[in-house]
Amino acid sequence: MSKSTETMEKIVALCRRRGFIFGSSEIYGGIGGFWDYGPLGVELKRNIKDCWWHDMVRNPPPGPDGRKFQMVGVDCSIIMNPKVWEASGHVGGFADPMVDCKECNARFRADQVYSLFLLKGPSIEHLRDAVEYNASHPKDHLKPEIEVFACSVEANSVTETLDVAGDVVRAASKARNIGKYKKFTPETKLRGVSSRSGTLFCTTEAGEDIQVHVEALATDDSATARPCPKCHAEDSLTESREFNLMFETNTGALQDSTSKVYLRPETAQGIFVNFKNVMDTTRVKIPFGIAQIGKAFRNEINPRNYTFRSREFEQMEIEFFCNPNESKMWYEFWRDVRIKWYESLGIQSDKLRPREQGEDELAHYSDACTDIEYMFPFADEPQELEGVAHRGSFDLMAHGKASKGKETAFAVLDDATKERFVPHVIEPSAGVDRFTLATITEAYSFDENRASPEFMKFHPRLAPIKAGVFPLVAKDGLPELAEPIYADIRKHFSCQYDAKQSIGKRYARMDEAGTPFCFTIDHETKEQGTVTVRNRDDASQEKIDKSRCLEYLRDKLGL
RNA sequence: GCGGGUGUAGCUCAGUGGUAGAGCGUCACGUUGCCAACGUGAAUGUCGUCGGUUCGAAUCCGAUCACCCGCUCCA
Repeated sequence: MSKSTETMEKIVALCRRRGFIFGSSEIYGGIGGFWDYGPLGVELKRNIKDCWWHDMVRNPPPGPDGRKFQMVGVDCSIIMNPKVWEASGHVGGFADPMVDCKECNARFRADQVYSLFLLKGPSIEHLRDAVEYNASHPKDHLKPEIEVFACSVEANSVTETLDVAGDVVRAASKARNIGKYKKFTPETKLRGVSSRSGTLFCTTEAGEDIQVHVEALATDDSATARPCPKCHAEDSLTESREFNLMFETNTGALQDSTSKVYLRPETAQGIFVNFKNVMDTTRVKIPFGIAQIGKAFRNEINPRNYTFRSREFEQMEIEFFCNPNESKMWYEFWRDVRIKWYESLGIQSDKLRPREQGEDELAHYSDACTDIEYMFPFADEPQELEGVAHRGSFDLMAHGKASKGKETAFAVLDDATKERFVPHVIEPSAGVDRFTLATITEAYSFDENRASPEFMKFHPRLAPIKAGVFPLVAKDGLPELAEPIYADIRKHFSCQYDAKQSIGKRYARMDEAGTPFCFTIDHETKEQGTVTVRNRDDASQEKIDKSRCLEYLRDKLGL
């Protein structure tokens, strides 16, 4: 077993032992992809959400130009009119048809095996012929087969497929003489294909990166013989099956096709759908942001890695609306703000990585996206904590068109420039559960020289319990001295009183809960009015006056 | 969905056909008093589930379920 797996197992064990996280429905054998937070976990998660709301919504940092901007919140319903998900592209795009190979058991997303489908008619040679034919007859219509991207069984490499695909497109562009294809020359390099959006990513002769949309990209089951991309067995692929990643349910007592609704797969759409409501009822002006924290649901095919990929999870999302001229600036602003936020809560910067997504992995709505990734112990590569996406005006235009009949329905007027535009949107979308897991793995510390070798070094703002209050012994009047101190602190901070067992065990328990400070009321409290403060991180002790406990905590926690 | 692994107390695990166990943790009482102290005692189990073989099954066989790991997938 690898060291990182071992660490992860210790973390999972501690989380269960101390009541951070339980598997959902455990007594019935559990249910994959769902998790429950216990008494300590819920405090931790609540602190994370409170910090985010405080730091992003109520006290957002100054903008890139020093300008202040407004942030407001909403809390939208999880179930919305299903048209929302049609307009947003989730109904079409979120349901991925999958095919399995009956020979080698490999599974592929149907629209991602485009390059290795054998379609009716053309082989590579046919296509090459067609390319030549069309090249020599530029005014003629294309041969029908050239409308289709394909490769034959002989084309075993993606490179070869792309070569031919490139030829096809170049020929097509020449034949059609369409302006936007003019940049294609024999030297054009095809770097990748996004079958989802039907986009080709190319580098031109001049080294310029361009995108071309292709309408006739064949991605369906029209093949007569479809070799498996992996083992090349013929006719081994199953019919494509829908793996709808959205949870479906029904409204109303009667269930029929008209009652079908979805559990939201992201909180963002609630914000877009309420954009006009917020504009009309709140005195916000572009640029401004709308924030929401809430649950979202995705039928992940294979939930793994503890709570990292759950089917029910919580998001903290901002949709920041700005002038398209300034969207790049705000995109970079939010990306940097969000990274700093994680660092401010104790995530080591060398475990954080901003990763700019490649063109071919961008979602259908996204112009640019930076994943903020964290190096979890369970993976070799950093994993996504948050995506900061430049969504352009995609969502507002899509909802404008679908709900009001025109894409510019949600355009706004800039008072200064008298310019009308549909705002661009920057979306920092963070996973609450993923960050909770990151804080847990980050906090987990092991030092065999300590009396309590395992301890959780939570950032003080996130610690589920801020302080312990212990009478050294449960007699001699010490509990009577400790109780008022506890009563005082608990009014302001999450705090635990414990008079049971030895002081060492109590410290150790607090170490596993990640409590930063413990106040011990001892005999000197009686005689000199001092209490002993014990620090979680180095087990050091100091004496302070018993009246200063709350003040000490406020000071040390910075709260 | 495929392959591999694992299911016994809250946790870690022992138990290869004959009464269900240990350590840790938890709780109580006592002793003690500044880093998981000590003593005594207690609670906690459909041995994942169902079926079969057997006089007798945690143990052998079959099936099934769940979880973990790998593959696949993750808009």
